[in-house]
Amino acid sequence: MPEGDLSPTGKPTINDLARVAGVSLATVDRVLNGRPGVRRATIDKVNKAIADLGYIRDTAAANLARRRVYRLLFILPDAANEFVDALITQVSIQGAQLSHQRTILGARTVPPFDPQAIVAMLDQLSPDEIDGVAVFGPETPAVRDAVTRARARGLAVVPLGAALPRAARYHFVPTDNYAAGRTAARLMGRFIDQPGPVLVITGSRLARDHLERRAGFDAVMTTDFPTLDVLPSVEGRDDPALIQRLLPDILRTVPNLRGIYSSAAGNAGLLTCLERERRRDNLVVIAHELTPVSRRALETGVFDAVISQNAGHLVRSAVRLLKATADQVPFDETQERIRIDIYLQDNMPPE
Amino acid sequence: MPEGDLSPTGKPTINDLARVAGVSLATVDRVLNGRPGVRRATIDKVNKAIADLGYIRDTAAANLARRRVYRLLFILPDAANEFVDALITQVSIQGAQLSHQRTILGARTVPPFDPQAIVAMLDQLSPDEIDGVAVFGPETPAVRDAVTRARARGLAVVPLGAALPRAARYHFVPTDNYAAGRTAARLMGRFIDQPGPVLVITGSRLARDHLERRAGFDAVMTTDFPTLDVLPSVEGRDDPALIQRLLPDILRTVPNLRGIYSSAAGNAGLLTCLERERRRDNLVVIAHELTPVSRRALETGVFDAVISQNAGHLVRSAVRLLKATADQVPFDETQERIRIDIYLQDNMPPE
DNA sequence: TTGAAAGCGTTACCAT
DNA sequence: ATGGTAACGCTTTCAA
Repeated sequence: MPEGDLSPTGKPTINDLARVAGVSLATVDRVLNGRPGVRRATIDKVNKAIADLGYIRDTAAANLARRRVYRLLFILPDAANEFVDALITQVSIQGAQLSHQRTILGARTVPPFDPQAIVAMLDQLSPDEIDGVAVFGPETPAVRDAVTRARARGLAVVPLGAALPRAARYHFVPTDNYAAGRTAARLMGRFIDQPGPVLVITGSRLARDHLERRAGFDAVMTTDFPTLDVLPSVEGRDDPALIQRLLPDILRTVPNLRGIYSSAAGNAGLLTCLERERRRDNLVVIAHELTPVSRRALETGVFDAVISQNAGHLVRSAVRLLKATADQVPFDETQERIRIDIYLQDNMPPE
Repeated sequence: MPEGDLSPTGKPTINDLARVAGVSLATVDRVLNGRPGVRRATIDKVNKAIADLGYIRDTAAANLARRRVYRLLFILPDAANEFVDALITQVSIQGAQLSHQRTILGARTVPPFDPQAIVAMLDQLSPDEIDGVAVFGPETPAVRDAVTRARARGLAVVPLGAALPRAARYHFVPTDNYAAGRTAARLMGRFIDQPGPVLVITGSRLARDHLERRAGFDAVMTTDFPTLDVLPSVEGRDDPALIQRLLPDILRTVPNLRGIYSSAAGNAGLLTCLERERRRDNLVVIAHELTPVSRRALETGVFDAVISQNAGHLVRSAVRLLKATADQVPFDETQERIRIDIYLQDNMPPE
């Protein structure tokens, strides 16, 4: 039961609030934006009107009046890594489109596997140059602290790819690496049809996301496919050349390898090596991230499945989260959940 | 090389256009919106200014001034079918959220498998009640014509779920049922480990999407898994009760069935039946759509995989397409492509 | 502590 | 055929 009449549009506006509360537009605005200089009693009157009318701010109009521009920054590792490449590409593509929607996207790279560089980068960011930052990188206490400091300074920060803490009240773009590892294991176990050893190639044995994937992989393997024997991880450091160097020896040493789980980047090396060795006698290969390299491998049948997170979705998600956080408005959780995509040669998206 | 100075904001506005072209705001607006009553020469002047300055209209401001409200309608089959239920739920959830963004979502149902009902529905829609329609239903020439008529009347129309024509210049939310069928076959073939018969349950042998799925399924089976024998489709008419009635006989008749591909709806019947029969000796079951029923089946291991299209994504996509079409602006193709999702028990999204 | 009024980029009505 | 101007819903000086 509304107190007074509403504007013809249906939705109440600040004009309705002003009228109902018996104050001016400016005062309503002050209350709405928590600006100082309003008496307690007046604040209450306005808040009552807000509640009574069920007022909801029109963000588009507010942003227009405010001439608001969202300046968002992506901090990415300077790694020659297909996934990071895809992210950078997406940031630039989407940045071009978003520039017409009062949103400026930027990307800065830091040395990979170097938390201190991220800390330094974060610490030099000021809220009057940047509104929000998406950070893709390893989680360390130092990074976590830098994130906290940045937030305290008024920056919106969202960790990307779940390499950062997933404390409940933080906004972040989540990835469940444990589940990704489990998924890889399930496919591996079901695709392989005889007992034998399985190889896992990881990036760094210290990187949290890699550890999580491995843990998930092992859990399923142990429980559901006990006849398969998972070997200790080989560290490929996301480096195609290194992987290409290491692999031949392993293939020679392990006689009847049944499967390879490439849980990190550097798939080009793996692919080259497998193509050269022509070891496609039932060897099941499962890798991560849908990139030009892995697409080709899926097409030719060298890879059997690819577990992937969509870089485009990740970037869009981060942008929405950053904006929502900057505006202090809630967002749709379910939309921001990043799926664990499974690609076979038959369901790859075109292009 | 810009002709004159731009406004302080960076992006040119209609004020800049007016100044550069030497005309009034009103005239610029007329040209921009293709309204009559402007001399050829004047139009050209304005267009030149637009090109020179690289002007791009601020949709938010335009919508504000215009008090634009998008009234979008979803036409869905009145089928007791999990996927349609999910769509209806999504329309209502997203409708609630979008109501604060000048967007009204509605849904109307028509009898299932009844093209004529869709035609009737479409034909009675007027552009002064509705701006856009998303149609989920069978493709027939009559429907196609009704869509054409609706478009001619000025309505934005997007076919949902690719049951409608995918002519290149139409905007539509695409689904590749053929690829979905292939994907199901690939998983089926790799999951099954001994030769034998495979059953396909379809909805209607006439529905185009079901036919496409079956075609894709057969293609992969024939080529890559010749030791598996795909039986003729059983028509379940998306009806759990019917499926539950039909299945026991079949299971009895076909001695060592290796797999079941449930390519349509009505999974509840399949599940009940399988649970009752306890026929879980290596029977591989692959179904469509992630619903409460299929989630449970995945968790308990009765289903081995589910091929799904995300209803939330589908609805969001349709809304974006409808708005873009109504506004006659381009949209991001890649974002609107609906993936063929594969879910195993390990990578189901929470909830 | 409060209000009036101008302005954000665009549209739309009323003149001319 | 063209221009002036109020208005959309909100923010932001500047005065009072």
